[in-house]
Amino acid sequence: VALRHAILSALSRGIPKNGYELNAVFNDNDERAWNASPSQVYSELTKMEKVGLIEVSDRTERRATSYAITEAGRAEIERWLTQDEPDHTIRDDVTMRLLTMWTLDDTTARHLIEAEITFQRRRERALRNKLQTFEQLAEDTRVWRNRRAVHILWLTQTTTTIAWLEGLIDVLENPESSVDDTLAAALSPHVLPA
Amino acid sequence: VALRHAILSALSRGIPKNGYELNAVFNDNDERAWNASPSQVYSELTKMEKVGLIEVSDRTERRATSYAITEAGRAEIERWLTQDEPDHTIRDDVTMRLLTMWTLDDTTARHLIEAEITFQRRRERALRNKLQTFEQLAEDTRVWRNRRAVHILWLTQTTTTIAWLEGLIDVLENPESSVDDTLAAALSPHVLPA
DNA sequence: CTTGTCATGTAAAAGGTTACATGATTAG
DNA sequence: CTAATCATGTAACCTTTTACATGACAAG
Repeated sequence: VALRHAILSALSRGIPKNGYELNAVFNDNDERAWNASPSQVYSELTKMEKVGLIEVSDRTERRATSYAITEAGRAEIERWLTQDEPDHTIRDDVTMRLLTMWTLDDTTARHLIEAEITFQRRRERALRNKLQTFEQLAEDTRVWRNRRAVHILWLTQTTTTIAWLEGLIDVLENPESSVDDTLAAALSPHVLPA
Repeated sequence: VALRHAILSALSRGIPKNGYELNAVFNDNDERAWNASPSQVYSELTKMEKVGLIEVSDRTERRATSYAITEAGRAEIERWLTQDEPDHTIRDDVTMRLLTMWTLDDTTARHLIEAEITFQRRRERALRNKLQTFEQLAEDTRVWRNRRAVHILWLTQTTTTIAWLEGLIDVLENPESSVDDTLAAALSPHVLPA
């Protein structure tokens, strides 16, 4: 059970959400926690209601069905976080591409890196925007302090990745230079040597 | 098709590998590119041989079946990297947990963070070791420069994550303080403000 | 001679994607 | 009135995990 916990997490703030709203979260590529397709979300919501982890809170507005987390749902979150071992496995298409790029010629590789820089810059802007909107919300501080902290991590990781990608272009352009030195120089405005 | 590209990537250096060796890569939680279970690897290898992306290179030693990448396999790598859009979706159990932690009391949350710090420190050591072994290998430089660069990214991300997790403990301990300032202080030895 | 590592697989179930279909509401 | 957005679902297919089974070889 996996998307299940992502949905419980999204509802854990207590604000009911419908399938469409949840899909907006799970199809957002800047959200670095979980992705899912719409059909999966709708069918998982139905199953979760059946077993009592969530309940229909509001069907009035339009025809949207909003769900709220139940006590059983909150108990399941706690069980998940405290009893289950964290799953550290990752499947990251982008990283796999970066690892395999040396099979291409320099020009093609460079194009791919530049496209990725463009994507990461867009993500960087999106994360900064989200952090700003958090400032305007005066909900339960506990929730928001936590969300804010995670977004700061995401932003830091993104900024570092951009610097690294720029360094990678330098590495390509200087085939004789030391990879370590070139990347250290590119990362230095962001990361000091450990 | 996804594991398929991870296998092609692993074989792209030209060194044949058997299922067991590939599984060692795909079950290594420090490898931040792709994970897969043994049974999936074996069945995917059979399928890939059938369509000619890989070929049996050596069945002699013990009864292990080693596979090598074919020309068609190399062509598929190039098609994948240049024609397919990168998939930026992520499913990360650990990040989801970090996002949901505020639902727990501070003591429990702290335990979870500390367990994660332990894990990340182990990964940090493992990555440093791998980088050292790279130095002793004098294979095709193009391959190793690329691998080295990716491992430097992984190491940087891991170091930053550890600093952030330590900052997160400070955030828990000082509920009145600014999340931004506390995390900036924790990250400052590693990351300068953008 | 037995425990651990190497090595491969099968079968069933769970998780996830894609293509398609449908219709209500809102903005221009 | 027409296009975009909101909103939900079904069916077929693909991907991945889990549980189980098997046996060779090496080291103590």
